[in-house]
Amino acid sequence: MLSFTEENYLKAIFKISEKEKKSASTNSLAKHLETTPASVTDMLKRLSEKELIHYERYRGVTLTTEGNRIATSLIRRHRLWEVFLVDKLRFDWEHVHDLAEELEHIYSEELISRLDAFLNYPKFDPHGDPIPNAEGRFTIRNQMPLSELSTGQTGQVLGVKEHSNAFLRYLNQIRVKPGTTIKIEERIDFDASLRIQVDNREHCTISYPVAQALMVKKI
Amino acid sequence: MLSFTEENYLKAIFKISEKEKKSASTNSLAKHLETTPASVTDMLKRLSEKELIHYERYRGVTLTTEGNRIATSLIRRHRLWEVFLVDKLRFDWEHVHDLAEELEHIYSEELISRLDAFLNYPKFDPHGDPIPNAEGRFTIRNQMPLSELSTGQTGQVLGVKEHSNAFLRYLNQIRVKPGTTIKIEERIDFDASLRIQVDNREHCTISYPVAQALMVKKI
DNA sequence: AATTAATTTTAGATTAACTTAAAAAATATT
DNA sequence: AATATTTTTTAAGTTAATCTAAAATTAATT
Repeated sequence: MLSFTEENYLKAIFKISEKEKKSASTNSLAKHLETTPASVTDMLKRLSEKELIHYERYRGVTLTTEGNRIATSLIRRHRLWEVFLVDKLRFDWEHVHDLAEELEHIYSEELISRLDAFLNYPKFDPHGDPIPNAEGRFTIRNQMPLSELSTGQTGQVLGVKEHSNAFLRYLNQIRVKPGTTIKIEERIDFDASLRIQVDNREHCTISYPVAQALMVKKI
Repeated sequence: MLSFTEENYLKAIFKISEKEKKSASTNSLAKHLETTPASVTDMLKRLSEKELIHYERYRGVTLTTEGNRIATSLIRRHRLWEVFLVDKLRFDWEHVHDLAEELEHIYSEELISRLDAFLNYPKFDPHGDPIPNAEGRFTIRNQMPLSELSTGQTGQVLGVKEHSNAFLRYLNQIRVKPGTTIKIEERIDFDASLRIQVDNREHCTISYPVAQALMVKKI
């Protein structure tokens, strides 16, 4: 049985290696986990001892098969709980992360498989991130940043690549969420911002970084 | 913010004082929490420091107003999660205690009030124990052990006073749960066991301790 | 290549929660 | 009341997870 802390390290290693497509460094882990590099080194030794990570001094870490299995299971639990909180308890999507962060540590195959069934085996969480199935497999979808659509094209929002409260609240404001359709009406040369139409109704202008964080499929 | 351990101590003190109607002793706490008396003394000092308990060396402990508030909130959370697990996730009642024991430690007013609403403000958990409301008030019901009914009388099961897996599984077997009606058909003088009829259908014989653990209302 | 800067690790301490063993206090028994 | 028993506390030490500060290693820059 792993401690909360150990589980959080595995998840952090998974996320960092996924994002940067290479082994996670001590410093990046320290930043991600809001702790000191010394503490990270300490913990890496322990996780290495337990054969959950491949660790060589000064060389960064990657997950072993077992470490990867555990990290994936944590992500599965996290995202299922997020679906529960949004779909069943009617939380706003910007408020579910911290709660799911706690709920995910409750380990019980039975609990998670029943929750999964109760939620009707969702494949994606409220932010559009894929929920690994019980075997750890993620559903892949064809998606691209809204910023890559051409003027005149329409996309349907599948998810977001940025999870900060500020960003999610902004999307609530302009009434954009997974499922929403967005048509690119005009591109402003000066700063690459976009004039868009939301769900065939409202019009508004969004900055380029916003368009980069919105993942869509062309329709 | 209290640790899991501290919260478990408060709950244990609450339960022991409730049951034995006096201050909880170091030994009873050690037994209840499956630890040593020395560890208990250690923790009592810390909780006393935080003004959550009234503690005098060699004299046992009681909860302060604040300690009582926290313990009651934990019981509320525990019992609401049990309702969720049984009513929504379709767990058997003998399997929910340990999971609720973990879920209860997730602190969020918002989470609990939404869960409460989602479950339709239940007043009792799957074992028939009252769920304190947000203000900490328990609903009181008129109830008595089945063993106190006279021969010929009928009662409706409201809950159980014994929560062991073995007992709950036995009740499943004889198809008794909250809501079930039981008619006393005969009392066996030799060992005070009872011949009963369940839900106007099956007949069976139960021992006196079983009849003591079944709480009913006369109908 | 040598120096500087950044990153990572070690060393040494701290804290919460726990343990065992021995001492102290309270309670029960003769 | 004195003694024995039980209960509780203290003392001393352990372990996981953290920290700060200093040392070691690697990477970057001149």
